[in-house]
Amino acid sequence: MFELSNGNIFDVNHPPVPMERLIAQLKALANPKRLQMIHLLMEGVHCNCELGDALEMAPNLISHHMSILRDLGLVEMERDAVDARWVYFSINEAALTRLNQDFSAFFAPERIKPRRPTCGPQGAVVPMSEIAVT
Amino acid sequence: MFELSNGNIFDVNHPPVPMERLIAQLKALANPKRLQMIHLLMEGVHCNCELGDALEMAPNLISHHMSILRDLGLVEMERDAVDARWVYFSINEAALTRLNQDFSAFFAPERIKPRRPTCGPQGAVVPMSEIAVT
DNA sequence: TAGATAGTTCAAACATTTTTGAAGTATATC
DNA sequence: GATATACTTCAAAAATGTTTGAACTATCTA
Repeated sequence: MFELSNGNIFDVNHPPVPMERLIAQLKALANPKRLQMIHLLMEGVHCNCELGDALEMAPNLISHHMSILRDLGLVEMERDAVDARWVYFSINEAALTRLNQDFSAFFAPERIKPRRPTCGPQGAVVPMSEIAVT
Repeated sequence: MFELSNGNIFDVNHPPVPMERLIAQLKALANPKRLQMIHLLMEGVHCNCELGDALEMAPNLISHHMSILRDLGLVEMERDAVDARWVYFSINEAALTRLNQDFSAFFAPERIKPRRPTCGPQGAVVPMSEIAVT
């Protein structure tokens, strides 16, 4: 166990964040359309049709991508109180904050440990750039 | 144009980070095996065979995933100076830092703007939880 | 109550990624 | 010089993800 400069506890063999949750989050984000949707929702609440207009996508596709982001908890859905056919999508700030925490806990540069090749001839290592190009 | 509480400049319609770069990074990270590889490299330098042993993967698969992370700039490769058949992989700290910057610039909770449904009957909005379940 | 509206669900088509297995490269050892 | 080692490259198979198009639900309006 180690204590990092940022105060996090770090255990060798165990990542600082549950892998499953991080993977689920990254997979949901690793899509251009969903990233654009998130960008739009950061700007303010949008209904299905607004997102579809902005991104030139059919309403069923919007629904599909929103359900992926909703499963993640990152997006929330509300119905219009006057006309319940309309739904409004928005970002869940708490989920977004946790996403940022998970990401930076795993990818924190402070976690990088000094070189330690435990395999091979253990010889001195020379950067690729110093090797002649054939 | 806006200035956010964190000092970043933010322009409506334009994300705070190039979308292509962010997508490329997220796609490369959204894979359980590559995430585990990154985790191992955070712990220290590893050669191809060490990664293969740890993750129970064939060497050609390690090569393949490493090339994806190398294309991203996130992983660097060196050859052993004594026996050049061995290669060592490590994390590029500068790239990791930029990754963190890109991520938090895009997903910063401060970017969330107040609700503004520009579509639909503009009626009062009621949370899903208050709607009777059928 | 009939028709329109806003959105969701489903299954199949399509596209992209990942894995597999074989062949190839470069270096080192016998 | 022949063989072994450490790794890479390639092409095809398998697995996943995305889009399409049609059918469906719920709500509102005339």
